[in-house]
Amino acid sequence: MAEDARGRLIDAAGRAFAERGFEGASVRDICSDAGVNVAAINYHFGDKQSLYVACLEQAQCSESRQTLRAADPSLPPEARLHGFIRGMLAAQGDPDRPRWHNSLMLREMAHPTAAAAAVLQRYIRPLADTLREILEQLSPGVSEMPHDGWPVGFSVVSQVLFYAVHRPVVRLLMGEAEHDALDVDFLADHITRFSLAALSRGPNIVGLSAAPSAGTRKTVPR
Amino acid sequence: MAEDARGRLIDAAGRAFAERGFEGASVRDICSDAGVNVAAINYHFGDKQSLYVACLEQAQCSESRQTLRAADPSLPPEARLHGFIRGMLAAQGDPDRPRWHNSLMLREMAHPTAAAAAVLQRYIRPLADTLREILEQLSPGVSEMPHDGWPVGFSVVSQVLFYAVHRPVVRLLMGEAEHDALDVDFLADHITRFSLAALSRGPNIVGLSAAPSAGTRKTVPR
DNA sequence: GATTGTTTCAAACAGACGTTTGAATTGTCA
DNA sequence: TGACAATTCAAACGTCTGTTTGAAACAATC
Repeated sequence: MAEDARGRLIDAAGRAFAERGFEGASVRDICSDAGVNVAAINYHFGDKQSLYVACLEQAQCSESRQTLRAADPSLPPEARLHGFIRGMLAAQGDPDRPRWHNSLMLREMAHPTAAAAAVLQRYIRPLADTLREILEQLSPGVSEMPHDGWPVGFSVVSQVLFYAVHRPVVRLLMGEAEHDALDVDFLADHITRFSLAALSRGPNIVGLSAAPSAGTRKTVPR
Repeated sequence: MAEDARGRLIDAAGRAFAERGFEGASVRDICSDAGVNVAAINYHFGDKQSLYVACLEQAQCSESRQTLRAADPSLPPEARLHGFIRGMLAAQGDPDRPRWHNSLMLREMAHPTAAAAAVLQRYIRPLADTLREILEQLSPGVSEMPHDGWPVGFSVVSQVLFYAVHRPVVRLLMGEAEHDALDVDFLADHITRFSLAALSRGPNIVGLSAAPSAGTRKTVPR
């Protein structure tokens, strides 16, 4: 809490926007949370909309770098895919990074604001390019498939995004206890195996995961 | 437009809530769209919140039935899976059904309202049960996998939900023209093949889809 | 036609909203 | 210490919010 007013405002606003949306979060609540006067928004950012954009930019900075770093180009493609998937999953629950960074980005991805389409481009495009590169490395020819192979990439990332967007549904269906047992490592392994099997680069899902899974990573080198 | 005021209000409100969220949609805009007086909300529903619940219930009625019908139990499991996936995809763009039904449900799934958790349960649960039944039929033993096989089911539905939730991102990445070429039949085939291959119930994705795909459905009987 | 009950209407309500103001406070450098 | 800029503050701005009111319009029954 030793930050300056500007930093505290971005943090409080980011949490509020991620949780209740742009319209649902009031400037009075945000300022009260940040421990500053309502006029501080006008002084530091101009208006509420600009504060929102500032939050979006902050969220963008910390996000994609982490995922891209996890997909180390020097590794074999199977391990790169696993790193990519694990990186995206880990970003969701990274304690080093405010949780609202991801939620806010997801909100923006589902219902883009006019002012933030550019931010989205810079945020998404590098991730998409990296994944496509990994997939092409993994299964040469995937880029020549219908629609330039986009659907294959979407089939991979969709599995990751699902746990970020539809977490409430997962909790509802599995039950509180069982849901909490789903950790990043398990999900990363599952999604990687599912995707590799679909690309015929590993044994099928059922046969593999029926074996004891904890700690053993035979098909997914790290 | 021959509906009564109550029906027109639900329709206008549903569109507004789906597009701009609960807080973002004002009762004045809704009433103006519906061509009724502002007091009509209070008269027919009590308040804005109750109008929202009425929209949610209306959206629920038309949705899951359609998908469940498409997964005809008398068919072989591969065809049932294809029907299930196609049914969910078709519901997204069904012209017989207001588009907001799906959007509103997705909003609720990502950020559930306290008042509507029950509606969500009734809406999701039958779909989940049916998919798990199909998967078990397809690959006996999937229910005994870690976490009762939920992650496998999630890997399938996530691919479908992706195109509903992240349509703006798809458009952004693929470009307007290429995006518009993605029709329901193609996506249903792709997602079914990807999932069947992951379960080792079909050829792998790349090998199959490199062949001419339009109209030929060898691995996915209907 | 009078008498019901139902539905619509213009107008107003109190409160919350985002934003602005001008004075008060703090920090910085001469 | 004095002067100047940067920052914070309580208070108020006008507008929009969801909701309510009581009268008017309508429909149906006798």
